[in-house]
Amino acid sequence: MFDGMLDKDLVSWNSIISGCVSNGLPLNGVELFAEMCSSGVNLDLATLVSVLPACSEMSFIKMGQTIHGYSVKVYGNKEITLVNALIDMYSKCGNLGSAKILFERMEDRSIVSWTSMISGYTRNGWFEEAMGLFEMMELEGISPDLYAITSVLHACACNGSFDQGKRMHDFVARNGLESNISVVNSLMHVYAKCGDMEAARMVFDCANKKDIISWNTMIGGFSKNCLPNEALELFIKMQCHSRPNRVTMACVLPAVASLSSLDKGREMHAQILRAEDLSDLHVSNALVDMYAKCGALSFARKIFDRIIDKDLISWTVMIAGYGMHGHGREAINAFKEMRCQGIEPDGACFISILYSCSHSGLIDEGWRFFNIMKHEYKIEPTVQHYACMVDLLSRAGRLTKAYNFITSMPIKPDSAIWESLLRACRIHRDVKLAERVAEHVFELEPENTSYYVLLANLYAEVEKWEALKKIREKISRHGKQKHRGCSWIELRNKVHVFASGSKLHPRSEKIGSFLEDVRKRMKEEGYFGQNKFILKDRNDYLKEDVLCGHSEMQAIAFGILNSSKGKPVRVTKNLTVCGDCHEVIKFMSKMVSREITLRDSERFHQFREGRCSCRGSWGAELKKNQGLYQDADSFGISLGTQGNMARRK
DNA sequence: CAAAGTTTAG
Repeated sequence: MFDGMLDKDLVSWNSIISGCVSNGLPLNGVELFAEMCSSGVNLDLATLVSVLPACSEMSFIKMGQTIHGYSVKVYGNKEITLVNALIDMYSKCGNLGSAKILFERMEDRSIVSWTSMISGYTRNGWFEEAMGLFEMMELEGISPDLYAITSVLHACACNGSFDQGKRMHDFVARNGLESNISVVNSLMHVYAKCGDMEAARMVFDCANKKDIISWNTMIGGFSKNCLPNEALELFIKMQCHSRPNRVTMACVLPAVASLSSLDKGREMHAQILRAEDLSDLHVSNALVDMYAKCGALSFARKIFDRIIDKDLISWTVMIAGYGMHGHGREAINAFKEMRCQGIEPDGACFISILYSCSHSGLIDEGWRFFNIMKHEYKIEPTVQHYACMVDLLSRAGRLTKAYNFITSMPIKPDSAIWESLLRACRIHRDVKLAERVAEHVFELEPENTSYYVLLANLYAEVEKWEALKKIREKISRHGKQKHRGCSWIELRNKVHVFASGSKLHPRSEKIGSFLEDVRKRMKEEGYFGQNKFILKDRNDYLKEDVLCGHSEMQAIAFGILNSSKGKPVRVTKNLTVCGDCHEVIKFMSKMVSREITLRDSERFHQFREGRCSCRGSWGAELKKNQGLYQDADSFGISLGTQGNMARRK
């Protein structure tokens, strides 16, 4: 209609420009604005205010500045709406300084000015300032509206400010604003970000109206807070009310990944393929990560290859995927290729490459990347980077070096760092250092018995019975275990969960007799009582027999007993597999001629013909198996994780 | 014909 008009006046132009800009066509809006300028029609306030949001959306900061200059000349910074639009433009283009100057020099500010500035601060990472500004606004006697409330709630969420969020919640309740979906969604987001999913759920359940954002916020919250089953449950429930969109898929896929549920993952993937509008870069990246963590590295690579505009996240998940499967060389190649494509790594990307090096025993390469990161990219290492380096040294048996490295760190080491050294001390039977290390972890986490158990096992292995007795007394005194061991296996679309030490599963009798059989055969082949392996007959000092007490043993036995001969068995565990179980699983893979894949909280272990793809993170086979699994890709589908990914509540 | 807010991947 606009094109067909013979007489276009100011309002015609303003209408079409504003129409474009507010309907996702910012470039058309800008082009029409340029046309309008050269057509000789005079501009007015509405023209400028309409076109400015298009500048911010397109990041046309030069154009925004030009408009700013023109508006000073014509309106002298006296028009509040215009200055508001300029503030918003500057903050969205990343120039918070200019936005701040404009805001501070305003004589009269409307609620929109305050809100624009509050979200400007939040957008640029100044969360405390955003919340402070909200308070100042209230002090000036301006009562917040829905926009101001959602903006400050967003700042609370980003900052993880629970108390502030709760105060806002009270305010919302007092003023009867709980019927507004945006406010409710923002509140849920605050609680989810602060880790209080119960509070988020309360808000969600009480809301009389829910939109797609409400569902996505809850599903994403469950995913991020290690409640993957709740996330999946809600995802199913949601589909009775509204259709998932791309954001939904990006929210739910990490839940699938943390459960290592390949069946569910493929279901989701199929759902994405069926609906044409369910995929974007976020979703593709989440798919690559999901497949890697479900053990299907070749699928992950296929999806990865099909991504046209790979970004830093795409590369990072692919590198981490290679790392958790022990393909360090491939990880390094991917890193190199990424740099060739002109993509700059960030701190998180370096974590995945360092992690890959440490899990593949690539010591020199690991150090090289660590130095490149510090000196070439000027990235200050965080506790996670240091943890990778300690892990690298520990696995290589350079225990003293690792100890000195930790004590010379410029930041305070956390318990995970000490733990990896403590594990290494056990493998290399270094009691003296282990005791020094243990003191640090006991101090940091006195309640966590798993460290005491670790030390106890070491004492048992070197036959220090007196020390063992003492540490066992300590264990019973400190009582509760922080993370109870549990493993799960997916068979015919059903998940079977096994907890350590329990014999509750209906098939537990059969599992027990199978494991008894394994034990007998191992005995016959001389696995006990020799120093050849870590495993010893230790009924005399361990409450639970390794063979049937540890959950992964039960899950693997269950898998072998309930699937056809020769089929691979895939199990996921929430903690790290112990050295003894690791030996037993190797034996089992040979005994029943099966490929066994175990994803623990650290990585994938692929057992085949009596060997494991981890190339001996477990010391005993450190040299023996070096380089054996260069081509582990040929395994096809296996099971993966980084850090606490596999933890399950 | 005009300004501000809520959900997503490592």
